[in-house]
Order: sequence, then C-alpha cells, then structure tokens
Amino acid sequence: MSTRTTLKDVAREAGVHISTASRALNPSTASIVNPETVERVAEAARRLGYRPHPLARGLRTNRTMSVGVIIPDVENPLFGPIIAGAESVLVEEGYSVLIGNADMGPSHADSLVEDMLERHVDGLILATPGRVVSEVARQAQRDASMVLVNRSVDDDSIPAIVGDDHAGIGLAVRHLRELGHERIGHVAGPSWVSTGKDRRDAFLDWMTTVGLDADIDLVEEAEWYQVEPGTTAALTLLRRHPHITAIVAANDLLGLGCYRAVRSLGKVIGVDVSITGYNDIPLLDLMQPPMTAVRVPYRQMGADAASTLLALIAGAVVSPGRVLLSPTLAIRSSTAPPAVSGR
Amino acid sequence: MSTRTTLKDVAREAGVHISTASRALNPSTASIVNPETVERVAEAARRLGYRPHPLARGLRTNRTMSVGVIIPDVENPLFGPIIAGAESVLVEEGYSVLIGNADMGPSHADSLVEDMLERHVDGLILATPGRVVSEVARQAQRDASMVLVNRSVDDDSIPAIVGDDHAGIGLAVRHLRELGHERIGHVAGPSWVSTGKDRRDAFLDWMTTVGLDADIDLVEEAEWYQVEPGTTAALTLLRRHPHITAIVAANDLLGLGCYRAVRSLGKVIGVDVSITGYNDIPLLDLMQPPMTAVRVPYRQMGADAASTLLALIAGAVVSPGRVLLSPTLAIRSSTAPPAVSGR
DNA sequence: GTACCTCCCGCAATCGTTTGTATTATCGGA
DNA sequence: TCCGATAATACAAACGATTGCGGGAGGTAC
Repeated sequence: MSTRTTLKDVAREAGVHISTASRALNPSTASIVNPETVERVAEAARRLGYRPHPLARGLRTNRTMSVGVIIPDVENPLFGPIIAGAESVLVEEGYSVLIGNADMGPSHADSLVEDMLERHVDGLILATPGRVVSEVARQAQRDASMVLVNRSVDDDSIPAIVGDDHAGIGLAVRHLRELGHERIGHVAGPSWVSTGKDRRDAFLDWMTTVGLDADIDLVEEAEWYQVEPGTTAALTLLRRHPHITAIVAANDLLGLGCYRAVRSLGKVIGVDVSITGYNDIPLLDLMQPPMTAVRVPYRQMGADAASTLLALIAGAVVSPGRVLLSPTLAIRSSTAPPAVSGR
Repeated sequence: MSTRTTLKDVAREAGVHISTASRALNPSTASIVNPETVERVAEAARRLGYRPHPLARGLRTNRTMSVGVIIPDVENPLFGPIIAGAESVLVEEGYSVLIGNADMGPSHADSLVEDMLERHVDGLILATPGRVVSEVARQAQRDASMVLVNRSVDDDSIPAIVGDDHAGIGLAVRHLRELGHERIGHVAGPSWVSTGKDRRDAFLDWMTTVGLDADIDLVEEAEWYQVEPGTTAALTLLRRHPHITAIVAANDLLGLGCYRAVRSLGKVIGVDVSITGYNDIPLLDLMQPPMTAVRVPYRQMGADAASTLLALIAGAVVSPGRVLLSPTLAIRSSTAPPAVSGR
C-alpha cells in the first residue's frame, strides 16, 4: 500500500500485458489497441488510481514535461505576473514550472540555464535583461525550445514576447502633448537593456511625431531601474533644462525617483512638473500624487510566452522575431496641464 | 556529439566496468574502490564533461533533488523574498525549486501538492494561508518532508518557520505607547489565517502589558489582506471609536487602507492618527507620509525553512513546532505623538 | 485449402543509473 | 601447500515507463 501503483499493476488488473496497457493509456497509440481493451485498461487505471511515473517516462521519452523560467529578480514586482501568466497556461498542459532567479548577476543566469538543461527541461523562458544572450544560452537552443519575455535580442534570432514600447511611450508623450506640454524630458533606463534602448528611441521618435524637437539633450540615462538612480538622473536633467514641464520615465521606479528630484527642487508634482511612469506596478495608485503610468499586460505576456513555447516544443515552426503586446495608459494625477507660465 | 556523455562512456574511457565507475563517482561508495581507480574514473569524467542524468538517478534512488514551494500568490510582494531565501540555500545543495502558486484557491493548492508529489519532490515548503492544512497536505507528509513558512497550524504538528508576531505587534504597540498614545485600535487580518489570529491576540495582550485596556471593541477584522477591506474596517473602527489616535494594522496593505479611511474623514495621518503597518513591503517608504512598519525578515524565513527542510530530508529528527524570527521596527513619519487634545 | 492481409497483443530491448551478489586476484597464516 | 579472509572489480537485476518487432487469430480472396 505504501508503494505507488505502477503500470504493471494496471496491466495485471486489466489482464493484459504491460505494453498493451501503456499503449491503451497513451492517447496517441490507443488507436492500435482494441477499443474495449482500452476501456478495460482505463477502468483499471482509474480504479487503482494510477499515475504514470514522470521520471521513468522522461527517461525513456526524453521529455520531462517541465519548463524553466529564468528571471533576474523574484523580488521585482514585474515578474510575479509574468510567472503567474506563464504558469497558468503551462500547468493547464501538464507542465511543471522550474523557477530560477538570477539575482546574482548574468553569470549566475548561465549556470541556471545549465542546471535546467541538465534536468532536461523541455523548454526555457528567459526574462533576464540584456540585448544579447550569452553563448551558453544560445547553445541551449539546441537542447530545448526557448523564448524570451519582456526582452529581445538585437538580431531577433529568438522568439520574444515583449510589450510594445514604441506604442507605450507614444501613449505617454501624446497624453502629455494633449495636456499642453511642450518641454518634455525623458529619464531613460540603461541602454544595454533592450527596454532601455527601445523606450529611449521611441521617445525621440514620438517627440518629432507630435511636433516637438527631439533634442537628445532632453534624455538622461539612469544607471539602473531603481528609485535612487532615477532621482540622480532627473536632477541632472532638470538642472540642464530647468524649463521642463513634464518627464516621461522609462520605468515606475525611475518615475518615483523623479518624484523625489522634483520635490527636492521645491516644485510640486502634477502642477509644476508632470510625470509618467512605465509598467504600472502595484501601489502606484496609492502614491501622492497617484502616478500616471503606462500599463503593460505582463500577465498576458507570460501567458503568450508560454503558449509560443508550447508551440515550439510541439515542433511548430515559430518565426523568430518579436510579438508586441499593446499597452494602455492609466491616467492619474501626476499629470496635468502645465502651470500657466509666468504666473 | 549531440548525445550527452553517459556513465557508460566514462567507464569505457577509464577502462572499468560501469558499476565501478558509478561507485567511484559517488562519494559514499568511493571507499570500496581502489583509490587510484577512483582517480582514473574521476579524471575520465572530468575530461568527458560527464553529468549524471538526474532522471535516471531519481528513478533508481527515488530522490529527485528537487523541492516544491507552494505560495498563495506570486504577485504578493511578500513571497519574493521568501522564495529567494529558500532558493539560495537549496541551489547551494544542488536542489532545484519547483514553484506552484495557488492563486485559484485552496483546492488548487491541493492539486499542486499532488502534482508535486507525483513528480517525486523530495520536500515541500508550504506558504499557503490557513490555520489547518488539508487532508491531502497531511497525507503528503508521508511521501515527502514538509515545512511551513509564514504560517503555522494550530496543533503545531508540522515544523513551521514564522515571524514572531507577538514580538512584532509588541514593537508597534510599545512604540505608539512611548509616543504617548492611549487610544489605540487594531485593524486585524482574517481570523482564519494564522497571522490574522496571532497578531490580533498579540495586540490585546500587549495592550494590557503597556497598561491600556484591551477592549475587544478596539479591534476590527478586515475581510482580507487588501487595501479596500482595510479602508472599510478602519472606517467602522473609527466610527465606533472616534477618539482613537493610533491604529496598528495587521498588514501593510491594511495600513494603506487605513490611510484612505483617515483621509476620507478629513484627518491627517501622523498628526491626528498614527498608523503602523506590518511586513514593510517595498515602496512603503515612498508613501506620503512614509509608513512606520514592522519589518519581518522574510528572506531569512525562506532560508531557514529551506535549511530545516534539508535537515528533514537528510533524516534528522526535527521537532515540530514553530521557529520564531524576530522582527524589527522601521520607524517613519506615519507615527508621531498624538495631537494635543483640545487644541 | 492456401496465401495474404489486418488487427491485436505480447516479447524484449531500451533510457542511465544504483546496488546486491558473484567472481577473481592477493595475501597472510597454519 | 592449501585455506580462508579480504579487497577490488565485474555481472546483472532492478527502477517504471515506451516502442520496434514479431506472432497468433481471424477474415477474405483466389
């Protein structure tokens, strides 16, 4: 009783050979066995509560029904929804999710990839940052399917599910433009991260589109996607261009950094300077003032990544390149028409 | 080249039988094989880049070198650190971490437990809420080691690593008392969750300890650990006791709910009403005003849970019951001496 | 009546390890 | 010289599934 019921038990119970039982239980081979035998085996399996042993199966079939998800930092609220989204579609198909967080730097990410390959995951979802993937990751494509999420590689050689940064920045810039802003700055993310580069390019692009001059001087790059670097960047930006009335931040935390910078200059947010964030992490609506932010459908991003991964695993030919998910804009009170100049 | 190097290859390379190779590579059996043979095998293994196949090994040994972590909600910022802490010690020992999030309710948690058992995880870390564990979870103890984190069961029958809620609430109550508050209320979490009950009991206990009357009327239970229920609870509490000058919230989100309630009554936080949170989630210091909160060492909680789990797996007899981790208090500006009455 | 085909099913090998047992070689002691 | 103990290694059976192959039963066509 303490030992699990095995295929042999089912076979004995149904009065057939173990191989017949195997075929009967496997949907793709059930057709070559007598329908009523199938029924008898299925019934026996049900009665005995049979569960195939995943290790034994994996050993034979080289498929483990598990996929690895590698993220840069579990503690970043961004990745919760991504994981949840991916997991929801993967468990649906019977896959298990191995999570690895590479919070100790890119080399750690590589060793995680190797660990996972060693465990024979069927697929890999990479959410680690960077605009290029390491050699080991590239090699990994040989042994397992792979898709990127929330990042892409410069040459688009690996399928990637990303938010439409161009559209997202567009939402922010147009929103500010419609409010009447004309001097808009951008606190950018690190340029070695794909989102950092893309959003910055998009910002300059949209500035000209809405009829403002796309001065590279209006962009200041933060060292990292955190509050503190955001403050620093915003301060140098505001010192260089004191007449700026709005800032598009490449990230919510950078936006919060801008909050601090603006306050430290004695100005008031949403009046003297409007600020937009990006991602719309939780609690943003509880800030003072609540922050207007571009909302990215991260959960769906995870789900889509999982779906295309499953397609890849199933052998479908998925064209590499990016799938863009449309963002929306959550308008709150950190943005408002510019204060009347000269007042 | 495309096929991985197997033990057979190593054996051939070293000129020994496969079983000898196996023993040579396994530290616990290496003693029964000639030392220089061990060296030769090890050398061959190194040269060929041999990695044992985890599935094959698991099939034979019934150990998968993987543990499952089940959390109620990946998107809750609480669990990031717990996972990170657990993972950091587990990967160190060569274990992989399977994550399951039970965001679809307790029955889903059960099915996750079953999934993981089916995959033969060596251990299980449960962070799901509730003061009792389901029958399936209890059964699971037979097949795998198990420890609870951030929760406990009423009868303490399963080892649990939890924050010291009594001490934590004590920090908050004493802090407020020292500031001069005498009418302190408590917005409690759901009583069916262990932290909800524990913190509420602790609150009443500490009130008498610091010489205030522990009126059950000063406690209002929120339906769930979220902002909205917090607002509702705080409002009914403040309506019942308008003279309250401080609120101890059982959770940061409930605390933020209190923020809203207090504001909607036209009072100002940190002046008319002081508020303390619990957990100290990120961004709390960026709120207006920054919230004073009890900080729980979640990362260490995860790490400790993993350590005791490893001990259990190794066959150590771990006394069930709770291990308490000491919280600290992050004092910010949501707490201050009560406004002078009558002013 | 034989040949042939189809349909089911059983046999056995296989995936890569671990591990109980058998075998061989070596050596000390009587 | 021979025996028993000991050490080192080889053999083979597992673990629990999947799967190519072969074979028996039954039917049809000639």
